[in-house]
Amino acid sequence: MKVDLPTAGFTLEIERVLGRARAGWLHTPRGSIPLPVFMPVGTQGTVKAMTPGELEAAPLDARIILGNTYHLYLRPGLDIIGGAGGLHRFAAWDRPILTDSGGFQVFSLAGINKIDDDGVTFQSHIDGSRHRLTPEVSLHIQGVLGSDIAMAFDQCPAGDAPPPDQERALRRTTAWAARSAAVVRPPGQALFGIVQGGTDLERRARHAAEIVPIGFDGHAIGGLSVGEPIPEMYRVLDGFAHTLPADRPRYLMGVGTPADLEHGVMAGVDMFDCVMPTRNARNGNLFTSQGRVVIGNAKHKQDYGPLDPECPCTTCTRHSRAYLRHLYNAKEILAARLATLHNLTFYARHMRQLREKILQEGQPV
RNA sequence: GUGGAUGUAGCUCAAUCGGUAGAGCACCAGAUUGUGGUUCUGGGUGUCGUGGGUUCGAUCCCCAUCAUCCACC
Repeated sequence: MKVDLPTAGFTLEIERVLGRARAGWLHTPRGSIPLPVFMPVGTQGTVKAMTPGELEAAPLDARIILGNTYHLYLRPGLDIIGGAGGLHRFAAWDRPILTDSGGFQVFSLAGINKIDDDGVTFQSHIDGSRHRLTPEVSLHIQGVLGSDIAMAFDQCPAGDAPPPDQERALRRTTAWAARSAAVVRPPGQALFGIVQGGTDLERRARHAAEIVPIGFDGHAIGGLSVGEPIPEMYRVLDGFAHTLPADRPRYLMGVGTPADLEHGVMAGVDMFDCVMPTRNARNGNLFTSQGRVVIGNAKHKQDYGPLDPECPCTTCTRHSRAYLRHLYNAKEILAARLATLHNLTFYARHMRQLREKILQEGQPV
């Protein structure tokens, strides 16, 4: 199956399916992205600790990274990035970029914020200055950033919010989605809509029925992994992900652990992003074929073997656990770099393996 | 050599008017899900310098001793 998406230059190609799992490509003007894919998070115009060259190099070979509207708008600001000619040029990254709308950060990071039907007024977590974000402003910012995939401005309610608040967030997110879609975008920028609804499948279905007709290039599942029990998240994925249109990419926002990704893929999700591999790397928590490794643990003090004997990344082929532990305990910058390179490579390989499994065992579409 | 002070956790220091001791950091272990290089959660790891004495009981009181620091000769 190969279908052109509404935005010119974007094509979704699904080669094979295994149950609900899909393997294929998302073709964009800046390059093709194998699906399913994990997208490293580069909130502030950088995947922390990595150079663009390191992200591109095999075996990591990141095909798309994230940037964040909220952070980049507050710092360094649109004049700086716009003056550079957009985020790709500013950050020296030529491959695709997906930008989050800033909605999540406003609710999770910003200070006092007043939400009304038009948008959100919030205070910067950096200097306390007041700003206002609306669907139009968010899309304008994402337009100046020049991302390849922009996200609709949404409201992500707290997982434990009472039903009336959930419903109001759904209504706002629907209205904001339509307003986001109405903003004229730069050529070559796709737009994804976001479905909310918490862990209530009925609410999810109802909201999807409002979001899908707007005509987005892809659909995101928002509002998961925000504190709900993992089984709850899996229940929603199993009952909802596959109901999103098959001819559009499906993106699960902010998830997750390697096991979560596998579950998501099997439920029909194509794209993921999460801070976990990069943040955990900086905190000495590494993912390996033998499970998690807390590199600072005393038991690695004299372990001169590789972090993960099955991993082809430089960290594993060239360095020992003992050395990595030393770097981590000494708070050396290289510790964050080597750990991040490894965790991202682990995630990339994890997704590649899932993709291979679907391609080999699945049915053609 | 004389006088004085201080010796308590790996470090810096508390406390106990006599009932076997805590804090910060460090250390050990776990967490981190649309990123504030964070943060959070749990763990005390101790011959209270050493040896005696008094006492039902001493880290605390007494004696000796060792170490370190300060002042004086």
